[in-house]
Amino acid sequence: MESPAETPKPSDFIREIITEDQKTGKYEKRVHTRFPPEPNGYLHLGHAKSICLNFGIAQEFGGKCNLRFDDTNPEKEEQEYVNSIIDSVKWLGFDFGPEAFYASDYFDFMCRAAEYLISAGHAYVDSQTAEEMRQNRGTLTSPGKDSPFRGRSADENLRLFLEMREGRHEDGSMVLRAKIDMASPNINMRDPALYRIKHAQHHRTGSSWCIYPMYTYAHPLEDAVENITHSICTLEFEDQRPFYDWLLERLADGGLLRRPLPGQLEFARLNLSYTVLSKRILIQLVSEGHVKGWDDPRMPTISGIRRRGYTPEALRNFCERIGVAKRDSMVDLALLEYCIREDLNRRASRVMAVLRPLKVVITNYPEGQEEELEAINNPEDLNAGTRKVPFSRELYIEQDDFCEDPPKQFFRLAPGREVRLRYAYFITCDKVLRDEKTGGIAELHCTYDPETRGGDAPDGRKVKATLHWVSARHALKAEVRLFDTLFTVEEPGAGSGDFRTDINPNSLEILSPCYIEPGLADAAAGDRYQFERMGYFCVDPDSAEGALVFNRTVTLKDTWAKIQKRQNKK
RNA sequence: UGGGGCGUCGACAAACGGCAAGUCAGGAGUUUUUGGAGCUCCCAUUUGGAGGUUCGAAUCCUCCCGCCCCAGCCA
Repeated sequence: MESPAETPKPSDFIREIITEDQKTGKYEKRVHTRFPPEPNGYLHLGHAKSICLNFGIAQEFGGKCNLRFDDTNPEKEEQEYVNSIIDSVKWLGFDFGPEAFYASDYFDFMCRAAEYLISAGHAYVDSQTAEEMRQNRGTLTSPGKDSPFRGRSADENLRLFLEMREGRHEDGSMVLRAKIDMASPNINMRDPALYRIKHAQHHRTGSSWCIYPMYTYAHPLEDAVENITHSICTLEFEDQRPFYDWLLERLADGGLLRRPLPGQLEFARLNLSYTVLSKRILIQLVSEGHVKGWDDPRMPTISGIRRRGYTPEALRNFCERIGVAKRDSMVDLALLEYCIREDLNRRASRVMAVLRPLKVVITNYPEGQEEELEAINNPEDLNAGTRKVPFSRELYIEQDDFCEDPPKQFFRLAPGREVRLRYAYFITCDKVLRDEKTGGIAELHCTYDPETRGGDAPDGRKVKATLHWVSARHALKAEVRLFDTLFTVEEPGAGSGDFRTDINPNSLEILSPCYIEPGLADAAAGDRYQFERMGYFCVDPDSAEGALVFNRTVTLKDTWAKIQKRQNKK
């Protein structure tokens, strides 16, 4: 049936490097990656890329991938974020073993390593203020100056570091720094800070510590302790790699670490048009109330996109399609939308729902009569079977499906015109009734052709359009939430420097009441459907008994909308 | 003006000195009881630019141009 030989292997420069390492036996044929989020926010699409990369590689090479919380800054981190991250990784479909890892579990070791560095003359306690340190760091083009405390003896440094740890000094009064080279052209090598004093409650270690390691110092150690082979991160850490290696080499020399040591590999982070993938800005979107929370369906967070109705499969497929490389790029939102349409087209049951209702009375259909018509659940998957949909004299159709004075390529319903009601009958519009007050279209009077039951005319006559509909008497009322991009421009904030100026004021439109076919009465939160001709929708957790709420995941491809756009331009 | 990266179709992205894959977007057609889906075809004589090496260059060399990152006791 399948031809496994045809399975294309995802390939990128990272996988190539790892394949080479496997050949040379650099890590004794082991592959061990990690996904190391800081629990200071929810995971977003950019993280999804990293998760798929790291866990994907582990799977492909028969290795492991650790989920590790980089919880070294207690002031920004919370348990809620830890929980949401675990939830998102699992939902995406990856297995990180029996438990997650935490940088905070290594604090003791990190501290011992620091003491070793001090005694070996590779680190010192600096009592300069932050401002002084900044001044003495030099600039991009000029070297820095040695700290006046750089020459302290190992004994004094050890004593001071111990005091820092014991809480004898105030926040900011001193830091532990690596002793490397204040004149290095790489600013990251100008004696980077290793430990700072923070009298803060940590979400896991409580008040056991008042000094916390810096990322720069902690991260290589975390990798080494977990026996990571390939430490994959984003481009902005590239300059940090010399320090990563410097640190690990020294600790291996000192016998605190075993070789082979992990190595850092960098790839370009994901950028997506019309969206923002910066934790800082996502936090602001939430805290400033531009959205309703981290899982607002407009958010590019994993929890948001999940609530929106995206599937893990679609997301993983997206991550595979965008590839992995070193060049800065901006992925077209259309690709993400393509991925979810592709997936949902295969699996979502079709159903009829009228979002902006227009009443239609079939004048020649007997009052009080009703019947059930058979509808296909999924033309892409005939195993999904069929269902019965009730039909009666009064129906709703979509307002957009009728036009009193139709433009050139409009072939939906219009006065005197015949169209098909899907799975039902051909109807012809005879009369347009207006609202006395507003003058707007209130109702349509149509006649049906009983010979066309099911949607085919025995005389072979054709219609140019098929409309979805719902029986007024049987319909379920529901609320439907339509989403547009959160931003109006491809690159939010690029022009003004402030993302706020590009926020789309119309990113959410709530429609109510909408009319849904009655079979959906028992739909549960998370259920996904295609509303025929309208798009893919999923049941929002805000739904209550008898009060369904749907989120529009994505529209269907809309050729008519494209034609209209073109017509308007002319 | 220091250091580190990166420039291949509108957007991603392959090609690893042998004659520019694929995908999305866009276009044309076909089909259709979703203007959906499917199917077919079109869409880089050319790889940021200029030189050079070579029988042969997106791939190697030189110079130039452009973009991104680094001066947190953030990660």
